[in-house]
Amino acid sequence: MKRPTSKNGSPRAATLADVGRAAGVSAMAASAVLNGARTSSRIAAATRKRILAAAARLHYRPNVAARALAKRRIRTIGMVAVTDEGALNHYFLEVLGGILATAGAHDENTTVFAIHDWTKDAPRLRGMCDGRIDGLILMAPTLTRAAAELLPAHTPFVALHANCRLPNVVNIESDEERGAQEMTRYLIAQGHRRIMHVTGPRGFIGAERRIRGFKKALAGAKIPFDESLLLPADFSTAGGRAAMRGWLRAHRGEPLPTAVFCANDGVAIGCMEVFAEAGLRVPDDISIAGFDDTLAARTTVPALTTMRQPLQAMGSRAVEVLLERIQRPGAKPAKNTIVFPVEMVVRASVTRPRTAEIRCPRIA
Amino acid sequence: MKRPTSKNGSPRAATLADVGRAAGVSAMAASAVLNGARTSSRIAAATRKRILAAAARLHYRPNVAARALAKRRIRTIGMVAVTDEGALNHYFLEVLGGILATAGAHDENTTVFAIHDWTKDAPRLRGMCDGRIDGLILMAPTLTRAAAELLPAHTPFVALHANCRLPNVVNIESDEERGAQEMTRYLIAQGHRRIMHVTGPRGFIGAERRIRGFKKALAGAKIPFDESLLLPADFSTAGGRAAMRGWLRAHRGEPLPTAVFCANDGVAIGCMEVFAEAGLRVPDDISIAGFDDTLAARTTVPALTTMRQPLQAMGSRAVEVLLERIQRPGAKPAKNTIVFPVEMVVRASVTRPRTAEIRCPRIA
DNA sequence: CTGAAAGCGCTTACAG
DNA sequence: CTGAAAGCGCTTACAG
Repeated sequence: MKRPTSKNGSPRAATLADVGRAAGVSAMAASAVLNGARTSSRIAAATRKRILAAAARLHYRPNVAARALAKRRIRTIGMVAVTDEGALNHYFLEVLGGILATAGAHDENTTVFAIHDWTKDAPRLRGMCDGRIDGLILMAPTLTRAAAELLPAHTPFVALHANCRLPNVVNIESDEERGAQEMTRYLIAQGHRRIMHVTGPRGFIGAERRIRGFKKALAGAKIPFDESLLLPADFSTAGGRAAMRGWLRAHRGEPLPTAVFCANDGVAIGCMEVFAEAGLRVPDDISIAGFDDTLAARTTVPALTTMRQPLQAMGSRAVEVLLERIQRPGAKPAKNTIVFPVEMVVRASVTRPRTAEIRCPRIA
Repeated sequence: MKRPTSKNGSPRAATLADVGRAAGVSAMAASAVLNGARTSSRIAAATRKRILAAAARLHYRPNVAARALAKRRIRTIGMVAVTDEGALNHYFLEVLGGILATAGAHDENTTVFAIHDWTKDAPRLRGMCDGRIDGLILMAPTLTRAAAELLPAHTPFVALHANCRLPNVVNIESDEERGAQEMTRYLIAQGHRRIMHVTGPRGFIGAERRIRGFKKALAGAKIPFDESLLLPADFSTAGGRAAMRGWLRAHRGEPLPTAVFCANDGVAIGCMEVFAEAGLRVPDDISIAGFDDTLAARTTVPALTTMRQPLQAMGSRAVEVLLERIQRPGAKPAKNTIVFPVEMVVRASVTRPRTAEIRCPRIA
């Protein structure tokens, strides 16, 4: 059997024409049997068999580009995420895991676009919609509404944790306020009263929701809100580390909080690093809680008590909603916002506070 | 200005024909100006300007599927990785980071294929080479040579940490044996003599290389090799946890190793969890070292001393080699194996051993 | 019910 | 140097 080669002699994938030739029929007949859904029934059984055999022999696979061009559908979804110089994070890892699994189950490909900055790279989004994908998932976009207006109308979008309502983009999020409230209540129930909250970037919708939940829980327990125990950071480990280090330095000798609730697991890890450096033991000297339940929370020692967002399920849902929108272009989505419940995950980083007060240690 | 729509009325991306029409020229002329490299110089400046203006107005972008079909190149590379029920790991995260950054720099797309099992899913690999990608990166494949023979000849492949020589696949790896040897030497230099090595899956090339390096270092220091201090695990956190738990149970009351060298960071984390449960403090009671320097090593408390493999750089290199192979199909690669150096990363999980011997504690 | 033609949106080899 | 045609590998609407 001779394998197909292109003019320059390098091997080439078999085409419908190759299969037809090998089976002694037209390329169309081969198409009907191999790729066509209903038409295939009208080919004579013997011919059908010959075609199938030839296809198997030649390892025929329909060319994706050709099929995409003809069907105006490439069976590929895209996801866009910010990467910091090639460094991806745990949030990305969880969401991508869900996306890949569900896309694969629907026999859809996934392509990942890395951008540096939502604002600066917003114009690039349009360029991604040039036939290489059928729809796009935006991961934690901080696009302005104005930038979102420029998204092309011929491609459907779904966002996860969008930072503001985006026109014509379905948003998937979780009940972050309730999660923060519940976590704070848990800390209070353990006996903590002097509780710090290390926040996400102020103004970000996810950060503000957690702050609201935190304050509500304090109010519910009649614990006065102490502004100095609200410590702003970003959503990163480095940010958590820097913030906590700065705070301890500024408050040396003053009473340490007995518990720290962090805006996400990454921030919590940054804080844990600083505590370790300072000789503070978690949870014996200080309790700490995260948010998200990423792989990071499971691989920390001690393992992190955290509020789980079902990130894999959310990524998975993003794919499903996107596929629905791809199937019915132009149709209004059933819901513009889909909210997932959060769930408390008790691990080892929170315990009851010591009776004796601890003071902020000296930091190198 | 009217936006293009398809027959069913839904919005459609602008085509070369749309641009030509808007500018009063043929689609070919538009192509020459917008996408052609050399031909564009021959179009009159005024026409050129009209075409450019029309393209901008219509937000024209060349359709990827059409271009791919015509050029037999889709400017997309694929990467294949095993996922466990949607759960990706730190190794994947690092490598993908490098791949995305470098692919992006070359203006190439990246699509990620998740498989469950190299052996069972080997036949699927061929199906991925159906025009949707120009080349494929295999992440830590445990393919047999026989399965690799079935890889299609029309697509170039690059592997990272392949578990055996794959015909016609360039392999990228690191000097794992030397890394293991160096790490073990470091532990010895700190004063450790009773050193355990928690291995990867026996028979895997990466696991065996580490074992060889470990043994060489012991021999070099005239420390007799103790078979009972070789503890097999897989490359996962759960595997490390189970293995260490089992070992401690089986050796209760016997002397604890003073240092543990783990086959990767994930395994080290599993061991750290078990030590924490058992009331053993790292590094005071027991030192521990990992391998890889993934994000996990940086987010452990105490931070993990580990042997760095430059995983991002390796992913990045995989892309470069793959692109070279795509550019010159059929050409023999310059090297079949590319070996990266490893690098010691000293953090906080290793210290000098205590003078008093510690015995294996009771495990719940 | 079947087969041959037109078309998806590009690029490129080839006449003029 | 330029323009119109053929072709990439499929699918589908449409004659017979």
